[in-house]
Amino acid sequence: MKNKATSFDIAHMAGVSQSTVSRALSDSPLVNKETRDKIKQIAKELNYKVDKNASNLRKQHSQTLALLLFEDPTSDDSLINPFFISMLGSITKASSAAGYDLLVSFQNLNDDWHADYEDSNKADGIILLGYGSFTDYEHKLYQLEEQGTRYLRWGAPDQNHPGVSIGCDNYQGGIEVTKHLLQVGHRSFGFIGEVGDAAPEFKARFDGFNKALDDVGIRFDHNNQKDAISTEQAGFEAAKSLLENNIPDALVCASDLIALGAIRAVRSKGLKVPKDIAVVGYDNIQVSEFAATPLTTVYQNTQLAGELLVSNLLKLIKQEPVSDYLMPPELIVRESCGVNQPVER
Amino acid sequence: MKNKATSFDIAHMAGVSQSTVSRALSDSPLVNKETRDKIKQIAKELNYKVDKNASNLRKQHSQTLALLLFEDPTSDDSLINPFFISMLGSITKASSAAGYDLLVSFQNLNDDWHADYEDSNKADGIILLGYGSFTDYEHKLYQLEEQGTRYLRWGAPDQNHPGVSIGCDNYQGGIEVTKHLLQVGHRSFGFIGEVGDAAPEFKARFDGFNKALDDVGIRFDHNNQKDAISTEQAGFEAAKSLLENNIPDALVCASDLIALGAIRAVRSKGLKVPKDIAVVGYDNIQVSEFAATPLTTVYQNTQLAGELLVSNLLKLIKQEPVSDYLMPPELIVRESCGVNQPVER
DNA sequence: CTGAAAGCGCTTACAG
DNA sequence: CTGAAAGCGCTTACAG
Repeated sequence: MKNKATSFDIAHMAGVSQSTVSRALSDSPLVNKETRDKIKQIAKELNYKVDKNASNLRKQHSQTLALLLFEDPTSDDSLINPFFISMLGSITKASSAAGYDLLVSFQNLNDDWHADYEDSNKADGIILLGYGSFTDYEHKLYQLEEQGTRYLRWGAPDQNHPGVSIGCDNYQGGIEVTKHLLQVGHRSFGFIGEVGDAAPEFKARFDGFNKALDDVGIRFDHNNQKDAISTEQAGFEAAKSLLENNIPDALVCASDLIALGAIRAVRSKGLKVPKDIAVVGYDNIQVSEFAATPLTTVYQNTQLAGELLVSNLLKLIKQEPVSDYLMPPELIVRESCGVNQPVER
Repeated sequence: MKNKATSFDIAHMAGVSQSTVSRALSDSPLVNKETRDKIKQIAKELNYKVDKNASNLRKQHSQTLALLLFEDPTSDDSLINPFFISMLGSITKASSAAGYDLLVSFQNLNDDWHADYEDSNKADGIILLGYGSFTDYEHKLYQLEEQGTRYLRWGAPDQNHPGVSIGCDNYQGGIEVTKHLLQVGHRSFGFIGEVGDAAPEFKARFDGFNKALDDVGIRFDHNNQKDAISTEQAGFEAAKSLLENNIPDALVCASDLIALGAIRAVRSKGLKVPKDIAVVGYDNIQVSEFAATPLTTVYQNTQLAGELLVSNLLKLIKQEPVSDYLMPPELIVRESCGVNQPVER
């Protein structure tokens, strides 16, 4: 059935050498315009496509990028953090625009890092995307480093860790939501989300949160911070435990998914959002807009992020210098912070 | 910097021939256990990885699958239908479990089908995923067919179109939501979603909807069906135009995204869901659970779908016979149909 | 502008 | 059980 044409077949039909075919097909100015057109014509008729494996082998690069997505293990596979999905989309777009294919792999943090894309020449570079316990994969970063792998990380740039990072300014984002809550009149706060070294993004948001409170002379009681990984369920449980001891004016959540869970926890106490407690999230995932109570949140420009990630990885591959980059966050005000008019329902 | 070891380097160090190295690394029983272990040991120390390009070229297959995702062009890139995302996740998992890498590409229906993965030997087979105007890409299917490409389509099996399809029984799903609405006591209906040949999934849902009404002797006035592609905005507009002439008991929507827009339209009329009008969707996307009014919808088992898609494509690649498959749908009842107790808020 | 030739790094008959 | 050799289909110096 499938009997794919090779460059030799075309050479034969065009009455030229195989080298000439190869040149013509890559638009080499070396070959005569007429011959070139003729060759292209034949190639088209035969539905000829350059064999990537052969071409990559010869050229020693693959024209493909690999995206490694890792997350805290969750029971439900379909619950991939929607923020990453959005990133996935923009990275796919950006790499295709740059003429690269994209290999996608979901990695469980517990797994061995078996997908040695770059080592096996399947990809020219790797993009690392994921929340989760940083400490769990930190050593893998060193391993990549040691192997000379070209890779880029989405997340908070950090002096203590290897590699280049592109991320959103989580510290600033934390400041901005909190400031807004303050302006609206809230005075006592809870923070939901883990803030250890394992989750630098969340920690930065928390630091920003604290900074904003400090600036107006409010001292945050750290008993009002509860750890939660970025799932609705974790948010629900953490918020629930927090609310047992104390009912603050507002709950600042480290992610939208957490905020959704927190809202559920508030409701389960018979309280209302935002009337009794304001809740804010982070990420501006799609649900945040359509949720029971539309979420005030912080938007990270995923479009731009994808482009930045790809263009910088490409630079890295070309051995050009690349440095960390921090994108500015953008506050999005909706109902859940208690300032907008609640929708009639 | 990067000076990757080859099988020759290892052969040299182990004092054997390169062929033996290759055999040992692929666990060939032909090579002596001790030699094999020694070779593996050295390979590990050198962080050697088989060059995929060379190996694929030689073996004439790539051990990778390609996923082509296409959608109606929408202005916002981040608005990928969440249902597909879920499919993306399960397909990635399934193909990695089968030892295949996954190449992902978003295709705009307007684009040329430039990503000739299989033709260029980058992938052994292709999975086609997308809603959208079927007629727009139908000819491309014939093209794939003609080229002998191994591909599988997610969607409604259809006698008139080429290729094998794996899909969910949309007809049955349409019957089930509608039956449920009938049981709850609704008697007059609107249907939002395009139902032409261009959208066979939606059409099947619509046909099921009609069947369920027929069965209880209700005649559906086709003026109460309004076209909409699968976006919140389209749903909003279609529902709005429908409600101008007529306020039915219930709105059956061809997708959750459409249903979300329909709910917004109902609200904009000053009416309430489900009190004044019930609204149901289709897909069970994540938002449907957390939406202002949790959506009654139809669940398509994406986990299973991903596995089915991958395993059947693999069969196709192995030249084994494959046939269309229809998964059973699953009704999920939440508030929006007006049967559950509204959550206290 | 074109061709003959080498070689990318493997896998796998073929021969022993 | 092991090795020498061919060859997968290209790209690109090298020579003309």
